[in-house]
Amino acid sequence: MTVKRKSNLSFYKLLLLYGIGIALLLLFVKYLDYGLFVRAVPFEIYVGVIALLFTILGIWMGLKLTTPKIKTIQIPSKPSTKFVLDKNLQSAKGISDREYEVLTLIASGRSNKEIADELYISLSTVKTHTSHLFEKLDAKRRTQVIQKAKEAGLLP
Amino acid sequence: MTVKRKSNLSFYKLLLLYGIGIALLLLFVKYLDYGLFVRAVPFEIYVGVIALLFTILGIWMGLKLTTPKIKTIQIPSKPSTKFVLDKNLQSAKGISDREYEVLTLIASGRSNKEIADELYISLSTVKTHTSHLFEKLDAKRRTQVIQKAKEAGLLP
DNA sequence: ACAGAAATCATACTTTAGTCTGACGAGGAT
DNA sequence: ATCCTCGTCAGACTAAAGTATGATTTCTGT
Repeated sequence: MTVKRKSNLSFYKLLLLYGIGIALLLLFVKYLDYGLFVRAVPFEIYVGVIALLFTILGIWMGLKLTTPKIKTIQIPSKPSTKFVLDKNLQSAKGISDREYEVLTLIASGRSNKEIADELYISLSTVKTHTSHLFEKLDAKRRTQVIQKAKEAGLLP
Repeated sequence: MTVKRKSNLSFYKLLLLYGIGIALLLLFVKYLDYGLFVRAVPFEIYVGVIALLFTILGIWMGLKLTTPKIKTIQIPSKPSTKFVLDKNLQSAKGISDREYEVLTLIASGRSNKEIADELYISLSTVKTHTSHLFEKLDAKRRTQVIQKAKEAGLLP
């Protein structure tokens, strides 16, 4: 969630311009005051025009000050889709449940020792499982087994 | 890319309110007109107050109309989009180009020897690069470096 | 009951992977 | 000119990973 606020004109510059604008307008009004315009037009319309004018000015200022304020909210599209293993794929490769369990742990970056501790089995058992995985997925290294498993759709 | 514009008040409702506001103001002015206020205060100040008032109103309207403009951008994460490396991410981690090259090859399942042959560099150089990668990505194994790199968006 | 698959473990061994230290040249930045 | 990063390499060592073989148990299906 990022909020960018890039204003071409600084706030104080705008204020200054606004002040000058009002001054000019007052001068203009003063000028009209000595003409025939003011009296020829109903007072209400006069006020209405000024109001409208400054409302527009206000809107413009408001936009100038805040338009580039855009909230960009990143909505993750795919990560929401939780990966579910296709059991058919698994059995097609002849991978057992326990082996698949080890596979996921390998892909998570764990060492054989860590996997052993996590599954409450011995290091040699983990090695056996990984060896079987290498055969079944035709890999020579654990990094390669990760690659191949993903290609085969066995891992997200 | 969707742009939602959720405004508590609809545009037309606002216009209506604005009209009513102006009408009330004119009535008020008319009322003052028959009092002593108008003549007691210089005309310029009178105009100025109205201008200021409506400028503020305008700003308020401008904000009301545009503040809730929220861009919800669906960032395509994994699927169709071809992965392109964000150089900023890379340099943020302090990973050099050569190191990143090695990183991709590690993720592809290659051994250090294979990487060395592919890049025409020695095995020790590859080991040096991988060691640096481990530091920079806070990993202890090549499998973990793959994981972390993907989490960081450095790899597809 | 028995074959076979799955899961477990061990031991011994080879091969990678990873660490540490130190070194050197090229090129960019100050 | 000199500092620093990058890329390169080497040697020696430790730690994992992977291989090979064999063994035990449990569960399933016939």
